[in-house]
Amino acid sequence: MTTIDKALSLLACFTSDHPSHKLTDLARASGMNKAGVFRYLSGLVRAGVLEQDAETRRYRLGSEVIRLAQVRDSSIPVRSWMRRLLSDITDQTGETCHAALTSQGRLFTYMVNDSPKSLQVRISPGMHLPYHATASGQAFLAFASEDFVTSQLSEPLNAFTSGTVTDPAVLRDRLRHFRQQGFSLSEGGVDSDVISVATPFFDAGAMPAGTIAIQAPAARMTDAIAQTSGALLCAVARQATQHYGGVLPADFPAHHSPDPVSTNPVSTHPVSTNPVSAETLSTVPAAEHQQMRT
Amino acid sequence: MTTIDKALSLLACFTSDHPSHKLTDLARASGMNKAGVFRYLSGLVRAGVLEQDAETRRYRLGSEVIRLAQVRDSSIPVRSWMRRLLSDITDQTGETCHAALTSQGRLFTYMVNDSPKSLQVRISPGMHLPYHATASGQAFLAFASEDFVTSQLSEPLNAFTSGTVTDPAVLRDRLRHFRQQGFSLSEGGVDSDVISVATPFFDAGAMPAGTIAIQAPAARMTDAIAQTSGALLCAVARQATQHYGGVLPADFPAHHSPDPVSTNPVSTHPVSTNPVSAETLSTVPAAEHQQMRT
DNA sequence: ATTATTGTTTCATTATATGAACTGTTGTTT
DNA sequence: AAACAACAGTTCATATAATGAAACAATAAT
Repeated sequence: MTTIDKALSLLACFTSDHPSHKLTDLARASGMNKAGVFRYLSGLVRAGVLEQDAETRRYRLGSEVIRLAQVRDSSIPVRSWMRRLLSDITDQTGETCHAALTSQGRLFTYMVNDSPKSLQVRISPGMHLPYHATASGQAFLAFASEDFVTSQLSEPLNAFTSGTVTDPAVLRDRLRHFRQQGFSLSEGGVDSDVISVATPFFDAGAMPAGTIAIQAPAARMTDAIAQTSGALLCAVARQATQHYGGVLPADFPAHHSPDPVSTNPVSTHPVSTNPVSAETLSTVPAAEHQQMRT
Repeated sequence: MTTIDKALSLLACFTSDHPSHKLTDLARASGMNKAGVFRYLSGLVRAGVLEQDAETRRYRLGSEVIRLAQVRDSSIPVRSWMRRLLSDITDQTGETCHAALTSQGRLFTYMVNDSPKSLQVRISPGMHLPYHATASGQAFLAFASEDFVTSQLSEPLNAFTSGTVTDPAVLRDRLRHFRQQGFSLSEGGVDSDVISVATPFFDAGAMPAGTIAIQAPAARMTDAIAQTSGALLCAVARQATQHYGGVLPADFPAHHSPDPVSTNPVSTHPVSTNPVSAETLSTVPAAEHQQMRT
């Protein structure tokens, strides 16, 4: 493990739940020597990646990370099209939806679009999403590599509610089914009385890069609505993948009109107000930034 | 210079003008050994801070920086209130405005609010703003430390247009005046036919943390409008400073109604639709994160 | 077909990271 | 008020990781 690895591993400790840290705590948490951690932190502060509170001496993320995120978004402008896709979803379903991105093997919420309804599911950006307990996580796993699934399912699987599925075998069954239908469905995995539906979008290596999900109070999410929501998400994920410069896995289900099971309140028709046609897509500047190594 | 410093110094090369880099170029630009740069980049990739394009082998910023920016914004939520302040400014002036933040001694655009008018000044987030040639930069310098001003004015001062002021003595005079009036004014410093007005907001050490600026086509920005815009910006900067958990420098001009020099199209009245009162301010969670070391 | 350029690896040398113990400060307990 | 505890930051001899010139392999240019 190089010095750089050790220094940068500290960044993983900064989460929306714990956005600032004391030196001693970081040393304890990382299992590294206090003097070393101090030197690493000083380096990160010098680079502007961290800042230190002048009176509490606590460390928090610095404004350089804001600049970097801005630069990243100027080369891969996820922000703008994701906003449009999410607002289309909320327009058509009336429910809260969000996008999540993967970083360092973990999934975190990236953007949220709140339902206009008074009873809405609240969620905030930057939060960590456990794979096993969320629709997003399960949608991600359903299309992730076998190795990754195995490593995730061998971690301890916390139960957040009585409805959380913690049996790896049961989860694997579900993942198989989710992959086949193209979207996941999770009832009360983290909060009881919340049902959510999610589907991944893909990078240039046909690996999941993130997810898009709809979350609704259980009372509003009937089976039929869940199905049409899932179909909607598949269509949106298709667009997101295109914008992202990615490719769909071969077995990603084709978008078909949902079964005529009921008169459905979710439009089955054009997902975006600017539907993405083959021509439109080719103009998306998806150049330069393609698949990544791992 | 530690290894961490060398590795992290590479991040400064990633800008919105150059969002991705080849190994060899980075080695040349940084003056460091190619093998070393390679090792640094690998470390940054392992941490998710950078990604490497699978086919072009170029390095670009990774999704971890997005997560980090999100976390930073969850502890210092600049985004939400800044958006409100900027949209208030555009509502009242009809012109494009933007906010810039400082990071590592450089100023970069953070958020832009476009004018609804058809002839508008276009600007994009994440761009570097030279101190000497922009209203934002000059507003920042006007309230920066003497040392910082000296170091900046001893850098080579590029002329972007014939109107760019490149004489340090002249600039110093202007900065004095800008500090006294609370805002800067720059005509055609970067683009001819663009006039902009800017003012800084402050951190807990009463040092400028960023700026807020209005930019308009020269034809629309009369002297009188510039003056009222400046007064408006001072009032907004006051609020921004409060939200940021900062304090104003002692000599920051009090907000007063602009001189009755003309009937002015810019409202002199409440700047925000939710004017910030003393009570409101105390509820802003400006705790924990106060002044930083440098 | 040949040459140039670039990303990546190697390895002996040397500089840098390391960490246990120490210092100084702040805030809390007795 | 004295003693104590918690913590940020520093020191220095030692061990370990960084270093960089050169080699290598793969691709692009001529």
